[in-house]
Amino acid sequence: MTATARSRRKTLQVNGIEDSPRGKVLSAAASLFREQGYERTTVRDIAARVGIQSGSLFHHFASKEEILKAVMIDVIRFNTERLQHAVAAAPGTRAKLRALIECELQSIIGDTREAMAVLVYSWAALSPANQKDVLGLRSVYEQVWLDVLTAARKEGLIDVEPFVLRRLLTGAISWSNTWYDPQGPMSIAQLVDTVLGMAIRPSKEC
Amino acid sequence: MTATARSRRKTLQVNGIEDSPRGKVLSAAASLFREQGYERTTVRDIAARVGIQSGSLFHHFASKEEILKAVMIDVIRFNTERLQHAVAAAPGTRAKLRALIECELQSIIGDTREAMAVLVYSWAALSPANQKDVLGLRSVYEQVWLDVLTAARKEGLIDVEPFVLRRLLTGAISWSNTWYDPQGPMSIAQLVDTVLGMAIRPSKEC
Amino acid sequence: MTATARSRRKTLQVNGIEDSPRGKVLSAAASLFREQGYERTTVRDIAARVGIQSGSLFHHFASKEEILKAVMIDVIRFNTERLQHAVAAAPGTRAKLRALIECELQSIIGDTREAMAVLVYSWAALSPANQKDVLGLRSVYEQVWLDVLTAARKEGLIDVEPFVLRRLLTGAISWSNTWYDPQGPMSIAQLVDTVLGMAIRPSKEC
Amino acid sequence: MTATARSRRKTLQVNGIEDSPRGKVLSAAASLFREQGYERTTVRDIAARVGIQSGSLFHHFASKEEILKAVMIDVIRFNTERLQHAVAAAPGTRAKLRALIECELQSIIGDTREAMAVLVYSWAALSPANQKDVLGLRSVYEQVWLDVLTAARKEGLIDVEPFVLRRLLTGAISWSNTWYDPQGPMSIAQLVDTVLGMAIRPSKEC
DNA sequence: TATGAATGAGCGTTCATTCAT
DNA sequence: AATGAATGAACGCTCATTCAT
Repeated sequence: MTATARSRRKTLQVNGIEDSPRGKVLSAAASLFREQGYERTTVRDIAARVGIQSGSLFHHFASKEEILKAVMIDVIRFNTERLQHAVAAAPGTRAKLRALIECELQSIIGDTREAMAVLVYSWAALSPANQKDVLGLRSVYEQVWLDVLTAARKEGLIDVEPFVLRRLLTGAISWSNTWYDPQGPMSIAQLVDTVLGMAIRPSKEC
Repeated sequence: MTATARSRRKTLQVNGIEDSPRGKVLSAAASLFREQGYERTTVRDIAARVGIQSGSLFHHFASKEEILKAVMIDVIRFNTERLQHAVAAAPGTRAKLRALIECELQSIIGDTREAMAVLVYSWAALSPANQKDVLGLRSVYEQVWLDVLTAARKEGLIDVEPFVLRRLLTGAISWSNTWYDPQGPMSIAQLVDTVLGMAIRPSKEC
Repeated sequence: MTATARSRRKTLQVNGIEDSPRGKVLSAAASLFREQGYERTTVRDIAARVGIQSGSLFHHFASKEEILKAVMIDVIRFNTERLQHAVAAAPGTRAKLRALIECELQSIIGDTREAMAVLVYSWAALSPANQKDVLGLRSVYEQVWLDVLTAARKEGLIDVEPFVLRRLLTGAISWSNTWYDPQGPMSIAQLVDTVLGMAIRPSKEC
Repeated sequence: MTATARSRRKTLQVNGIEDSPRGKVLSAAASLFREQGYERTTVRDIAARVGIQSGSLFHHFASKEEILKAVMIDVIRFNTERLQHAVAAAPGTRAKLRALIECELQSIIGDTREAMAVLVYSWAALSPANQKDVLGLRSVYEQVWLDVLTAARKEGLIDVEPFVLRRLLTGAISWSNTWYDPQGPMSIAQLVDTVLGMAIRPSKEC
């Protein structure tokens, strides 16, 4: 399998187009959790959307919460890999920073939009033990950001402490999932530039 | 009643110190909804924290959802009033913009922290009709922001379209409620300045 | 309240004639557990027999297993008290031994018949922690037996080790609940004498 | 096949050492039913212990209840045969009575311990029709007891009505499965003698 | 107002059984 | 024979809401 094929498979998987039973369930669950919230979504809702009986879900997942966890883990894994590839391919710190913002916006308002919304808004539904597991994966993703931001600061590209800047950007970017309309007048590229403009040190732009 | 007294009452109310039954319920509910989420909080939880029986709640509120709605409306009303006063008192557009950021950060990580978290994270639990009602109040609050940002753009203080900038700032600020630690090394004033630095046009700082 | 009245109340309670909600549930549960076994009895079965909805059961008992435990504890408490009174009232060791057998047969095939069957046949349905609790009460009951049997042996009335004799009698007596018919030709008094004859040292009868 | 070989096969079968699929299932089921009870044992439990999938069980038995019935029938058949042989081999009524007790204790606390416990404690799980079938076989076993007891009474060896004595002994013996410890201080032979002592007419012992 | 027993619809989950492969 | 995904009815339990007191 080529890297491209592997990547495509994963893209499809988080979008639920993959037709394995597991993939179908995850895709249906991500949509429903996004639309209604985790608690307001019943396992019967998920099963109905997949076209099976509710009891059959439990051949694939031990519990409703395991479905939630799997949605989260899949989307983190997929986006971490995409982020790493994009950063590796970008020449120079400024380009890497732009790649981070673009990748994250892509994940929030593009192909993994539903699962990312679940990650943010249904976080409290996970048990502490599962939160810890997911956080472990999430920290790999965050480290990619932190490494680039730290380099950017050394180079004088940004003048805000990396940890704080990362948090502010996380909020700004993740919130876009509540208002950004792909059909609207603003392109993703424009949004990326706007966010990049907020992050980068003013003097560097003069 | 003086403006100060009225303001104090409201402050206390959203913080739950007010000892009217209604105030106690709202305060308990805001804390619990914040801690556990709306669906995972039972009316018995709320009643227990107030010190009454669950059936008694329904003498004050018609339904659990009405409690949620009241928490949201109260916190929006209170913060809108505070925002309006702060903006009115600030001399000049730049000071007004700083006042907006400071007020909103204050509401997110300060006195109305719990209710604001409910507003963001339990939004989907409201019925569409109730969402519309709350949104009506919210738009008053947003108009204060938009008016200042529009003036700021005319003055060349910012160079991002006000609507877009507002959304990005909304995300950046509201997310702080997940990470900002009042006991930590960063003061609120520092955070205000950092956010202001992200908003204001680079060239204006040179 | 006189001792008689107190005793009557308890008799009624284990028989479920008492009309407190708790008493009704316990009585219905004991009958159903006896008839169908604990696992084959649903909470809906119990509720239907009491004339309430299944959800209402959980105002009185935290779980189905708590109902089972309460049935067991109530019947042990009641029978322990009856046993203690009967032994105290009996003059001499031989009479005490007869009283023990009579009391236990009474509990097995008489007024507490259903609950005693539950105690024996649904024992494995209790969690280990609950088994321990019930066993603690049961040991008080058993000690009454052991004290009398030990005295009987000292006096040469029996010649089997008390612990072993107790176990054999427990089996012989408790099994009667599967075959003894109060409407049949054999009176309880005759059965008591028969069992007593099995327990007492042959030479003492010559 | 010699009588010895046939006997060995059956012994092994009820102990589950036989390696036909049917024998393995029966052995696993007897252990599990004994440990957890019939209802708390799932067909997946049984299949897992045998090392097959749960669906495969249904190639050997039409239903879970058929497995239970087969465990009971096998153990009754085996013990009836053993009882008959032992009685036939014993010289005189007193020896025959001792053989009955010894055989039954052996079945309860020895080689067929698990299946015998199932017979007693999971009886209520059988449908009435199946209970009738099993009872038909059981009556053959009981007749062996009754014949000897009737002869013993004619000879003045016992003075309790055979039917009643049989029930009392059934209980005393079957209960031993809850307390008798083969590693403990009491040998099976001693227990046999103790039970025999309870059964036999006092005067006959003087 | 406050209580608390009761409701009843609905939840996540279990599990014996079926059947196409 | 064996597999294992799927079924579907039923389970124990939850909880917002009602209402007689």
